[in-house]
This record gives sequence, C-alpha cells and structure tokens, in this order.
Amino acid sequence: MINYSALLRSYDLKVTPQRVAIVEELYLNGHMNIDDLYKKLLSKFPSISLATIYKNINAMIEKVFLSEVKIANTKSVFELVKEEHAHLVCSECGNIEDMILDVSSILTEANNRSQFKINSTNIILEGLCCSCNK
Amino acid sequence: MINYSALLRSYDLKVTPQRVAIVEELYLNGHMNIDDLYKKLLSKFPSISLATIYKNINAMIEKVFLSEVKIANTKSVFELVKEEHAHLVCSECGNIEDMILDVSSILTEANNRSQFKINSTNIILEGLCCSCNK
DNA sequence: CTCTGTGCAAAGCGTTTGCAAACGA
DNA sequence: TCGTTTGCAAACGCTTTGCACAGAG
Repeated sequence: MINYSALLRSYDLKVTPQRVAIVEELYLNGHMNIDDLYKKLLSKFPSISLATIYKNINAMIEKVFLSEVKIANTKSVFELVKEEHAHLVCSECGNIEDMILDVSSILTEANNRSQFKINSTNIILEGLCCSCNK
Repeated sequence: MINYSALLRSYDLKVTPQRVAIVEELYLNGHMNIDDLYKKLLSKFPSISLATIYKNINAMIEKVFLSEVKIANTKSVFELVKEEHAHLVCSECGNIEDMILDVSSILTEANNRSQFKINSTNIILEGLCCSCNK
C-alpha cells in the first residue's frame, strides 16, 4: 500500500483529498488523460471542477512529479515520473504500456553521427497489443 | 529544383498557390508549426487566413503527405512524409534535426519482451545542439 | 491565523465550421 | 461549367484566470 500523502509532501505539494485522489488514480491506472481523470474524480467528489484538475496537474508537472506524454492522434496522457522508459501504444485500442528499453546503441549512434549532445529519450512504439492482434 | 505542383498532384491534392507555398516552406525549412507557416505565407499572401492554413494542413495529413510531430513542451510541428526517422531536438533553442537511426535492436527487444506487434517507431532524442552546447 | 487550494463563472486561445465569392481543371 | 478552395466571421472546445469561500498547516 502506498502513502500518497507522503509522496505529495516529498514533492513539496500540499496534501488535499483531491490531490491524493489524482495521484491514486494515476498510480493505479498508469496513464490517464484529463477527461479520464475528471470522470473518475467526479464519483468521489461530485462537485470537483475541471479547473481544479488542471491546476493540480500543472502544479505537479511544475514539481516534476508528473509528466505529460504526447502521442500522435491522441489526447495527451499524464503519468507519475519514474525511471526513463518507452511507451508501447496500441494503434487499435489506445492501450499504453511502459517498457524499459536498452537505448545505449541508439544514444551512441545519435551522439556519433550528429553534433547533438543527447541527454534524454522519448520513445513511442506503435503497434497492436496482444488482444487487438487477433 | 523541386516541382511542388506535381508533388501535390501525386498526392491527389488540387494545386493552388497557397498549397504550393506551404509545401515549399516545409520543404525548405523541414519542420514548422502553424504560426511559423502563417507568418511566412502572410508575406506572400497578405490576405491569407489561418483557416486556409489549417484546412490545407489537415487535407495534406489526410492524404499522408504531411505528418505532425508532437514534442513535449513545444507546439506541434509539421513535416513532409518521408522515410521513418528520429528527431533530435535541442532543449535550449528548439532546433530540430532528422536522423535515420537503426532501430532494429529496440524493435527486437520490444517484440520479444512484450505482447505487442510493433510496426512503427516515434523517437525523439532531446539534448543540446552544436551551438547551444558551448 | 495565514496562506494555499477549491469551485464557479468568465475569459482566452487555438482550431474548426459555414458560407459566399473566387478559382482550378 | 462544376466542384473545390479561399477568406471571413462565428462557433467550438480545451485550458487558464479571477475571485470568494473553505481548508491545510
């Protein structure tokens, strides 16, 4: 069991029931867009407003506690910041999975063949997930 | 010298001066966002409207002649469709460079370690470009 | 007690739509 | 000529802002 309040505090964010719920949803679901979050939280807080969701998401991004994942042809989703990883996205159902990839060969190649000094990667692999591949 | 009109026709798009100018700008600049395009075209067509830019960009995306590149903390940019490639993005100045990468090792890894059947990659490498690295 | 967060309503901004006139084929 | 595109204005949807009240520390 995770202590969401302590997690929030460790990122310098005041604890409120709404914030705890946001973090809990993201922790349990991995990736969610604004609407998903809003609908989920509405059942717990019937009078929560979208403005509250936006303000909190932005505050959490500011503290580098959350990050936004931009995917082609899809609304952005948000996730808790963790170890760098790639996203596998199903082009059929939109399902998103995390995978920690060995990117050393790509990094070496990019650093050797360009003038860039690369320091982070953002990799999205698109395809069909297990259930949509049938 | 490129024949932009023929290129448009080959993608089943009627030729108009505005469209030729859009393709020309994208061809010359590689990656542009809507505002960049609008400002550039304004000097050639003082009464062009943003609606025209949007309609044309969407039509070209529809025909898979253009594609949208979504980059974190930045407005989307558009580019002419070509061979699959990664994007090197400078976190300082926003400069974007294309690079054709060997992604076979990553693809193998993803296909082996997940249930996904991957069929395309979308790779953004962030770092400092040559001039910003000084 | 003080400062921050919440919820509401309004404002803001980027994008899309409807329509009449202009244009391409 | 006929169907498509353009440019304008209005509409739309998502996100942000201002403010009064409530809640956290």
